[in-house]
Amino acid sequence: MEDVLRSLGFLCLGSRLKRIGEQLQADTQRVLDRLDVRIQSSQYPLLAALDRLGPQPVGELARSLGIAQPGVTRSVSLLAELGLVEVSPSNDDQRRRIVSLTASGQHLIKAAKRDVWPRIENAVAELCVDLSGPLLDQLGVVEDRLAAVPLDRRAEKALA
Amino acid sequence: MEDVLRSLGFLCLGSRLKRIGEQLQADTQRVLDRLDVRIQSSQYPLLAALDRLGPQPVGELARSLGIAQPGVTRSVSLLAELGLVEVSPSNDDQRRRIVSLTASGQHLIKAAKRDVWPRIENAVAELCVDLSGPLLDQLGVVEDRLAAVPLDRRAEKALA
DNA sequence: CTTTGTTATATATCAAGTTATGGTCTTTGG
DNA sequence: CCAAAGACCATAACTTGATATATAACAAAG
Repeated sequence: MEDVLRSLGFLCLGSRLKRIGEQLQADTQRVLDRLDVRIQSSQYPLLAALDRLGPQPVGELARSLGIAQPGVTRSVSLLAELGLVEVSPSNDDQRRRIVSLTASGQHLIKAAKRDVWPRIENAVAELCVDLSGPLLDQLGVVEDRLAAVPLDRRAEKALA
Repeated sequence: MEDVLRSLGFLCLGSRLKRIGEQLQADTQRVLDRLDVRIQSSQYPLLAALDRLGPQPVGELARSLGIAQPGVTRSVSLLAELGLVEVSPSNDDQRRRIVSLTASGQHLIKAAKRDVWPRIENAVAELCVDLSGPLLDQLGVVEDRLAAVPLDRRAEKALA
């Protein structure tokens, strides 16, 4: 079975990066599911941004995360419904809406930092250990390693 | 402006790979647009697979491309509407639907191979030249380079 | 003060991936 | 030889990114 994206090399690097990223996110989701946390893995960067930077307006979050503003608006609505973030108008500029973590959101972050993130970080670090050489080669090795042992299994093993 | 994904390192590698991949695809799309080709950059891998491997059933294509089967079904429908691929039943197995390039599809691939792909490949190769060291570092450099000169501008320059 | 332009956010729509499920066709085991 | 299991594909619903556009608030100029 030829892996066409791999064969095409630089030409399809974008598709290939996306494919690996999606694989990693799906595996990460599986780790989170098993640990009884109810949100999607893709929401964590936003929560982490609020945790690192403190309350932020929507546009600022978009720039910090490197995604477009409507994506932030949507995620914020979702997380607000779950009670993890809250939105308040800015005092000095009524156009801005300042997003911040609720107590529940802070609690979730704290639990994630303690129980989940280290596990994921270790698993990904293990996935990337001893990589060297050109980018395409490293990506190939990462793909091979993921195919051999998916990230969620690596996270489990690290637990033991 | 702190780049949160970058700061989080291994923890958000999946999101980060996806983000870079999407950036590359969007820039690639801009190169294609300028050259008056009407399909999305993300459809090229499927066409390239058919070109490399010859007519293939849907499931085989999915495996070759490393995506799920429904994604292939949708892309094939789209490309069939554009007249670039066609679908015919398999002789020996009525469940299979064999996808192949039409004359128009072959023509498009030929033109792309001649006019567009080398340009994109060169631009991406230039983007990745002289990279070394750990994966995260290389990704950081790629992001910096993309921010400084987007891929479509690199493709233009290569033309001149 | 009003008008005009800009900035911040929300909404709508599209794109392309995913999982889950169902309908045929094929294969296989009793 | 037929019924159950499996394989292949299509469809539906969801996710999460994108762009385009509308609305509302601010800023500056006449």
